[in-house]
Amino acid sequence: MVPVTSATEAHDAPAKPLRADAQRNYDKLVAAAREVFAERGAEGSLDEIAKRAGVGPGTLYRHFPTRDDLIDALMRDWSARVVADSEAAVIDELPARETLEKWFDVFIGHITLHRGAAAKITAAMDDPSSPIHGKCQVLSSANDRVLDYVRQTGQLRPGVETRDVMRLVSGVANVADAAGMPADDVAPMLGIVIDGILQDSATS
Amino acid sequence: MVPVTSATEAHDAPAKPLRADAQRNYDKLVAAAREVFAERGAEGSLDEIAKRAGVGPGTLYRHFPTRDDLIDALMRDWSARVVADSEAAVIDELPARETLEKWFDVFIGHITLHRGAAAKITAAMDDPSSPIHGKCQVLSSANDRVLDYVRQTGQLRPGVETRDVMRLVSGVANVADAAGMPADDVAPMLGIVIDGILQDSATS
DNA sequence: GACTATACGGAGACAGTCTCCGGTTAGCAA
DNA sequence: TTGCTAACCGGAGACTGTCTCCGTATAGTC
Repeated sequence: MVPVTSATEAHDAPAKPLRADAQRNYDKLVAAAREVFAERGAEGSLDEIAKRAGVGPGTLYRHFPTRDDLIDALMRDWSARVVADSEAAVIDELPARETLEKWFDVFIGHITLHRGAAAKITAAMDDPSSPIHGKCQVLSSANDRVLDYVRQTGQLRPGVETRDVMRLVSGVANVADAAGMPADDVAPMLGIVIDGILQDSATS
Repeated sequence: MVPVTSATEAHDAPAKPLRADAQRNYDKLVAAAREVFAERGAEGSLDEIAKRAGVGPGTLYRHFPTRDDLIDALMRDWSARVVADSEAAVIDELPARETLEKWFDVFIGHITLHRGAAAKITAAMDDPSSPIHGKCQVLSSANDRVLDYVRQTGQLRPGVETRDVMRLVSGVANVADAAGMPADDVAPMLGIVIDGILQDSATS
């Protein structure tokens, strides 16, 4: 397995250590947020999260000034998983189509960690001021990696930009998320995208 | 020009006539809503709309119980324009690719009448209880019409469902809207979708 | 001119976001 | 242990937006 590292995660390290009680509350808040977002979606009440964590609202807002800071926090090991999955997608050197099918599937899985997450993450892609923006860059790099593999097989349609593919698949994730679509409804949409990415001569 | 009619608009007629003052307020509210949504996006304050229309909140909520009812109201002639544009897209019998480029462009234009509208409309597609759902069906039929033309040219890739195309283009509209993308950034995404829809033999 | 169905509109309940600051406590040093 | 202080806590409450209830006003009619 190729070692997985990411420069964009560097900022995780130098954060100065919290006081013990602060760390405890931080962890409780992240756990509570995970619960509430899972139940109520990305627009779940922040005060509810504070209440469920057993702390005051002030404590929540000190740790996480914005909702996005909180979302960013509960994606702690998300980046590593994304990178690992992109590595896994290319390691077996499967046919281009199959590689893309698998990759897009995990791509969408990562982007829809709870209801409403796809919209949040998509919005952060073009907003460098968002705390989640770094995560988007990780996802973008991972996507580049997979598409580079496809390009290397010679089956990538000329003129296809990875950035556009990323946006396209994010768009699919958005509508799938918003409509609560089952995977069976998502696959044909991805099929069209894949047909648009690959040269027809390569389409088995 | 082929006559344009749509059964889904039928409910516009039998609405019993409002009292004069009620009709006045209705119109003022729709105008104010158009303003506020244009300025602040689909999440603009409803009380602000009432205030700007010079009426109380109660009046607003009596006419439009939900936000979607209000959005639906300010899309009064939207359906007719959508249908007309789909007719226009096929009437010249342009090459398939060109037809789709033009149609997707107006499709996205219609769906992004103000910031945040794309998400609202996309969500309404799979939600029959939404007041906007009827509008989505109009859009869907219009889209079918254009794709039927493309199919008839023999250049539609086998297995492509119009429903999936509709969702895909809506997804593009969503990310474009969320990120405030210029048209130049949207075109390449649509290019990929079109490549996915058309047979390569037909791609000039 | 009077009557009534219809409509108005604002007070206020409710929910969510976010801040301020008096009180508490962890960690450390003596 | 004790005492000190920087760091942290948490809840009262200001603020914003949603939505309802109901006493008041008026358009349309006879």
